[in-house]
Amino acid sequence: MAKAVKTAITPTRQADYPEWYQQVISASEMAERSPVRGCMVIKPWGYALWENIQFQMDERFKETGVRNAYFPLFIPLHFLEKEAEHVEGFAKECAVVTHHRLEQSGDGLVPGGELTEPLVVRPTSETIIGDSFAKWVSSYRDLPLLINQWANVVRWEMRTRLFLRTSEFLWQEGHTAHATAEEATERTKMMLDVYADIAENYLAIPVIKGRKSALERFPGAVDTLCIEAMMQDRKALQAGTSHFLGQNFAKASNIKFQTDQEGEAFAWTTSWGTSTRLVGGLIMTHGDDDGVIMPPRIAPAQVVLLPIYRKPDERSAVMAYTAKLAADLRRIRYAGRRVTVEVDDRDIGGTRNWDWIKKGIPLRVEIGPRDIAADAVFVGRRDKTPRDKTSLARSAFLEGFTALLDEIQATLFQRASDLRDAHSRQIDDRSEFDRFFTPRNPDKPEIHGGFAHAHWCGEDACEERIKSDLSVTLRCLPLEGPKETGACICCGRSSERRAIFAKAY
RNA sequence: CGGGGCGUGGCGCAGUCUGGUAGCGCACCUGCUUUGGGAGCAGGGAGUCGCAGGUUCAAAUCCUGCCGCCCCGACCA
Repeated sequence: MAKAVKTAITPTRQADYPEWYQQVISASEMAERSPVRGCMVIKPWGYALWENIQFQMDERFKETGVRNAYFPLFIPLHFLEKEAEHVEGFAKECAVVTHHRLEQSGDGLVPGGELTEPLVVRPTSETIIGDSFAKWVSSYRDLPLLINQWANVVRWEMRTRLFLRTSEFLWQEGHTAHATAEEATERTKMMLDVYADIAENYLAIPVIKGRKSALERFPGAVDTLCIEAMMQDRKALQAGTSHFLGQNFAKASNIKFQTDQEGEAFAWTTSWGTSTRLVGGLIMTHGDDDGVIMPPRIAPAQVVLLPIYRKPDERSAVMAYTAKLAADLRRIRYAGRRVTVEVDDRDIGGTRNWDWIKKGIPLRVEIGPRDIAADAVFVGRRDKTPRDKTSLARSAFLEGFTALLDEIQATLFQRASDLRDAHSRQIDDRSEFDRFFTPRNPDKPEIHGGFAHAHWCGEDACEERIKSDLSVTLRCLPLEGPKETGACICCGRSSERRAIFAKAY
């Protein structure tokens, strides 16, 4: 029996996945709980990751003609009432502002100055943006209208988890208006493709593009497309959604225009969003028992330099060599930006090395007198084990730098894809389906299940039955799945295609 | 809203049953020694023990009330 390897994170993923997740966030200093229920403080290392996600997405959005704008945090209550399904979907989780002043009363402050109409803190902005769109659109020449906003939203959830579901979270919400249904549908798909591109090529998270069932659809939408990813505990995570809203919101907000045929018509709108939940997805897709693993193309920093010296006279030479290397690295461009280099010269021994492993930086480079003598650097890769380090000639390291990062990026994507494939199955038999989703130990469920590709007749009842029987939900109907006739996993009636079922976050 | 658990230095906890006025580990600060690795020794700073009442000579500890948080469930575009 091999000696148990000491891991930087306790417990391990295998021992207790949810607790591991919390510990990783804490150890990597990405975020922490705040004094406010369900809200988090995003720390610099976590925020830098979010900024990179923002940067990459924002570029893609703009390439498709979208422009950024900003709308109010507060939404008049009656705005939300305009779209029936929408109200029903969000009413339960709205934070509401009812007063505009605090007054001294006894020992403390109490709200005073009741508002004539309460304001809802936006849970999403369809209604308030719709109001502006109604003013901005009067002719077919004003269309399409392509707007995005980077903002925070509040949804008063019962149970929260850092990054995955917080009462307040950061996101982007795109809102577009079009003259035709075809064009709006096309935009819905286009933005889903942007999300899939960012998820796979930057976050190295393999995703399945699909369509939500009627039950899982966005309140008020005609059609909801999504990307679904599998985490290492084999649960599904919805990583982004893109909605075709038909004319529902245009009618609610009165977004009308004069057509080129001199007629009058309601616009066709879309909305699409991704949030800081992507950060949680990244952690759960790539993290290991030593902490986070940041994919190089989105990492807050690509490399950390760790100068090593004993005597004061060695220090100046090592620091000079380090500074020069840092400068050379910062001239390299990677994933559309300059390489970000961290230099950590804290004199705290090996702890320093482990700090960066836990943070998941792709490359750690040790620079000591011996390396300098050989004009070499000692390189550790985060996708390999902590002690697996290689000496590289300085010039070779610099020349091969981006290729090395690409290799790590590819490895991470491949690992995640392999895991997903290993736990995805076509299932046609209900008892096999049940076994797939039933843990051996019900008291302390082990990691089990995955993505079951099974036939579904299309009825709400079957979907609800499976949900109540097994806590398994219909994640999506894959867009790229082949047509294939079969029998519904629940009722046995005929089905034309497979859906993906999984336990989900 | 139901079931369970927990509030003690920055973090994690012991002490509570059997009242006697606060302790451990990590982190932090100082010094010395170490040094290609999550260092060792010595010294040090830091806590109205969730809040409010009550019992008592004496309350982190017993009693009452309140507040907050976590886990499970319900819920989750």
